[in-house]
Amino acid sequence: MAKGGGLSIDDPDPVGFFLHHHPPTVINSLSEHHHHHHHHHNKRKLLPSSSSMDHHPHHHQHVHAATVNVSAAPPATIQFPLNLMSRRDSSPPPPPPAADERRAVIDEMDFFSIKNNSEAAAKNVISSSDDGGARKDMTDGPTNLDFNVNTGLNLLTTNTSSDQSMVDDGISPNSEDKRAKNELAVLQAEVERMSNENQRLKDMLSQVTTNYSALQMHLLAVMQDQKPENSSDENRKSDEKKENSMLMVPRQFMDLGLATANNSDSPSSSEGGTRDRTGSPVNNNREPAEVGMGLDPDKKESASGRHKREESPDQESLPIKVPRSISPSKSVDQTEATMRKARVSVRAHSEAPMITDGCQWRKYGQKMAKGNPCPRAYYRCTMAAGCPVRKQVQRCAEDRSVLITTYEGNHNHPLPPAAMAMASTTSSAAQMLLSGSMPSGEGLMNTNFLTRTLLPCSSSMATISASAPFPTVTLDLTQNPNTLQSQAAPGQFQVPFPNPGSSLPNHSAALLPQIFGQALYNQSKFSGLQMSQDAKACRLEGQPQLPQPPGQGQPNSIFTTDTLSAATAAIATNPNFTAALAAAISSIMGGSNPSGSSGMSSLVPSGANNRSNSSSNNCSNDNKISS
DNA sequence: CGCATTTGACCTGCGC
DNA sequence: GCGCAGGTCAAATGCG
Repeated sequence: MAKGGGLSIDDPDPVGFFLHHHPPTVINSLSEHHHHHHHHHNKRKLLPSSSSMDHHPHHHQHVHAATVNVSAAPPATIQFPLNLMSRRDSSPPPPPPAADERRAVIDEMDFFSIKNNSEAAAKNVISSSDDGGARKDMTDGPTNLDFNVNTGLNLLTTNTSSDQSMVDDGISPNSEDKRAKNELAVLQAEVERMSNENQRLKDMLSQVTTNYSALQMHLLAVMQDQKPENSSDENRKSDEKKENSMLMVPRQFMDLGLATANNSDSPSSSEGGTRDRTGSPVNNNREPAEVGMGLDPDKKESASGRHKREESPDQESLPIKVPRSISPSKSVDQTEATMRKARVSVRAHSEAPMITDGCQWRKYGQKMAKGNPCPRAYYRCTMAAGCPVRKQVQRCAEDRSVLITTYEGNHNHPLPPAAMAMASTTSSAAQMLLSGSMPSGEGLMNTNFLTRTLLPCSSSMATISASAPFPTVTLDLTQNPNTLQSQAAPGQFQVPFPNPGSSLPNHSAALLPQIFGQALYNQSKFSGLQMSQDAKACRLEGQPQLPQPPGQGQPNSIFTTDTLSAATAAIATNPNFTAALAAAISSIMGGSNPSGSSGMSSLVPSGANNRSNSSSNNCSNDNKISS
């Protein structure tokens, strides 16, 4: 397909979501790799020698992260126990027995184990739907889990005990019975421990699930909110979306992207205008729309369109500026502008010149950025004529192995599954941002809530940056969860990421939406989120990270429509959720209210470094919320 | 030959 | 008002 190609991932589930990590199935990854290779070769573009970015054209981005393949997910049962054991060992007491292998496994993934359990039990349940599945597991799962655990324990214990027993035997011959009893006792104890552990894990899982659900809801809410507002001017086909959103997540995202596009551009629909700048050549749809829309309120947009660019569109005849003034729907414009401004940045270790995100891109510029020896490359989405989406790719000055990809804008065309994640993320971010900026505050509320919810158990990190003219959400996939804790810089807020560093871009992308939401929100709020204690605890305890082999695939689609709905329902039902929501709302309502003005400006005052400093601020905010 | 990238010039916004 | 930096354009170039 695309030359630019990207991923080939067929994931049904665009959104990767939380639990991906472990998936036993690696399908995607494989495909991805493949693609990659393909991609490069075909393209021939291997990146220009000049740019530092292109170190190794062939390599895919492989995310470092994970170390391991996790031993290919061994049988759930067995593994589970091991993991648990390991955990325990690591933190508490006795170093166990098992060989290094076991250890490795354990260390590598805590979450994994969880997953395994769940997976084992319901296999896809969880994976398929974080929420729904989780919930189910919670309910039914426990049994299974316990079961597994026990089994596992037994095995382990057995081993251990056996060793001991051996010794014992030597010492006391006839004590077999006693020994047996002892073993039994030990086992029981172990079982108990395991049970506790299980419980914990379950809780975590539930939390994750809840978070996920919350996010979804939030997203929906935001979307809905937006619609109405935007709709005033534009219509949105999104109605469907709304409806669907509840039902289908994946769709949701897709729509989101589309919707966004619609809002801004509404491709086919009426307006369609591409807002963006240029819009370059868009064709059909867009141009007309542009005329009508006029859009672009903003500076840059105009600017972008600016210069010469009006070009293509014939209609654009209007002087750029003029049109704006003319443009009837300023609100819309603003929205669009904001959307456009919102950026999502993904940091990941990658040797490849560019991460594959499922879209086709065309390079339209390269420039040296001020503090970075590595050039920054500018790409434009070429999957559709007028697609306004752009991205910047640049290597991190400090660590050139880290590739920073910044997305801007929303796709105005349908996306392949592989691209959905990213796209959804981007659009979600934009949406979130908008919502956050909205005076209504609903978005904020939601956001807060979500934030809170999400934070717990997060393993990867997302950072919101107010700096720069554009609000930017940064997803850092380069850090290891373990590391994250310590690394988390002040001012940065971490979002729960199921796949820690290792995650493939795709994965991350999938997650992004959620993160973004928060991030954006925060940003808008200008605050950063701080991890909730819970979150910390979670991390400390078991880090969720699953080491994913580069290819790991996403587990299968995680969300199915059913899942979503189920999740939603679950959330709604969940007392905790409700409580949290209520709290969030109350806090919001009562206290901080979003300043009426666009949240952004107010939010991001100093702009520049939220990261560095915000932590304190953020914390306060968050706390506020949480409290 | 067509297409994508390269690369210098140009434009805009922002800070001083 | 000037300079800087970011971003974009578009002619030139290279590759298949």
